[in-house]
Amino acid sequence: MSQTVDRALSILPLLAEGPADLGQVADRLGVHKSTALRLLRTLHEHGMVYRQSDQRYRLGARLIALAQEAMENLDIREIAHPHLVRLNEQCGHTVHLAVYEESEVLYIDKVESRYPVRMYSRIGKPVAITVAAVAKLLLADLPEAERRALAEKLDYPAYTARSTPNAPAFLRELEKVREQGWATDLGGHEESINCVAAPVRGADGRVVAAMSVSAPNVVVTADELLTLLPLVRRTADAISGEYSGRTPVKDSEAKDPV
Amino acid sequence: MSQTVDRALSILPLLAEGPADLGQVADRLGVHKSTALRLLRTLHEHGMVYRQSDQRYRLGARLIALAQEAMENLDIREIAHPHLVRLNEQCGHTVHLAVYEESEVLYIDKVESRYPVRMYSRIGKPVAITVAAVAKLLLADLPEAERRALAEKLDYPAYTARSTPNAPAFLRELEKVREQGWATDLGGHEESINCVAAPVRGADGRVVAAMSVSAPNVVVTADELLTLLPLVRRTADAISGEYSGRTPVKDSEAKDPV
DNA sequence: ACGGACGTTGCAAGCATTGCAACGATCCAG
DNA sequence: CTGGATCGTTGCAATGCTTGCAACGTCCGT
Repeated sequence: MSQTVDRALSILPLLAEGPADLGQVADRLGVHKSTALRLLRTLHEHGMVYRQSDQRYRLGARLIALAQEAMENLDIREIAHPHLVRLNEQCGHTVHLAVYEESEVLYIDKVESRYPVRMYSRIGKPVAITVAAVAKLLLADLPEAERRALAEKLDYPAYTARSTPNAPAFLRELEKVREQGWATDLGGHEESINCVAAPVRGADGRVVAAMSVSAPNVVVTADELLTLLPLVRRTADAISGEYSGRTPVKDSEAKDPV
Repeated sequence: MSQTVDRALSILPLLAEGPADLGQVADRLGVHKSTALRLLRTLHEHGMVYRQSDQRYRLGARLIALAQEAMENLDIREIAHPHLVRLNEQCGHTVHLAVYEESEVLYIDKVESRYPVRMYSRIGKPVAITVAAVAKLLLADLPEAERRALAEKLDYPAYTARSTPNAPAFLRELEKVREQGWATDLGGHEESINCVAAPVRGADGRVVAAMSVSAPNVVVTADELLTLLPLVRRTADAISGEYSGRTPVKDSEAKDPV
């Protein structure tokens, strides 16, 4: 809608791939170097990009700090956190919380496994949307049309032999997940890692987040992990209850005056 | 430098404080609602802001994902990580890695304590710059003038009785840190938490990052924590060595699958 | 010393951006 | 149910911001 802003913002994902110098940025934007320079300068003033010692640009610290604040302001996360910790204390495994937003699913909280073997994941990282148990729950709740459109649009990387292969299979899986109200990922992302997940619902019944327990084969088998399902669902329901109980408005105080 | 982009970017920190509707954004930007609307739309198209069900705007998922990529591309982090993990295995405490960038110090990696009592911190969060041991190391290495200017500009919140009280005291502390080549924070941020930190240096000797080990009093006393200093320094030196040894170029491939 | 590559700056022309005003929708009070 | 207020949205014309150009400075390698 705004050409200038549009161009400026297009620089960010470009720099996310790695540092770039002025010429490279200008080329990839398709604008004159002087234009790119001025955009980069503006981004720099706001701390969104940083100019390293070799004069090349990369993403800046303010961007990271902003993202941090963005996550801390998600009230779901705040409400859910203590529950996640408690669940971790009970079962010892890695616990994740994720949300869906405009075609992406992101982890917004995580409590690390208490076992020595840990899985790799990171808060803020987009999840493997076609296989992750939390992603299935979140997508399964989308309106029919949107779900179908999204499924068509996605790539289906074959992480393992058990990864979801294509859109029809994915849609079938989502249907199943939607009916049973929980989801699993049995080695669909990493051969030796299994997850069980349950949805967190708002007052209107819509799925607002999803949580999962993940553990590698070497610690517990898939069957053993499945025995945790009731516990996971109870935890998710507890979060749902607390979240729904809240007054949906929270204008006046909330944060602070300003 | 570019008015439009400047305005658009100013919206982000504003939304970081909490969700806001169109009118609020327009007011705080000092522009007409229609203008604010178009800026927000552009931000929306790039996923930087998200429009929640009540039509208010908040920061979006893409922002978080970008920040994530930004951190993953820091080669220091990549090199340091295994060392941090090893250190954690040896001492069991929380290990942090931090960098300085334009007046901010941020944690860019963390390995959680293996003790049940954990300290609160989060990757990407700006650190308490006037007291944190890692911050002292990073600032101590700045050029005289910049260091002095920064020290004057900072606030000195009295987190505890042992927090750095003001600029002169801070500068003296930095001087000391610079000479001894390591730093501590003994209850300066949280009464019961102590840290020991050591610098990671690039090939030219400049401090490029700092790492620390933190533990609450209830687990180990400050004196006991100090006995870990040699280990921490050895680890930091190992990272420095590996970092300096590297070819500074790393263009062509760099990224990949995950 | 010279040529090339790169970042940077002043300037004029053109177009994108802006504020306005009017419209539609939603919500609440009477 | 209806009037009024509030909020988000859109077309339009004016102007002021943005753009590309060309020239300059600097740093490098030849």
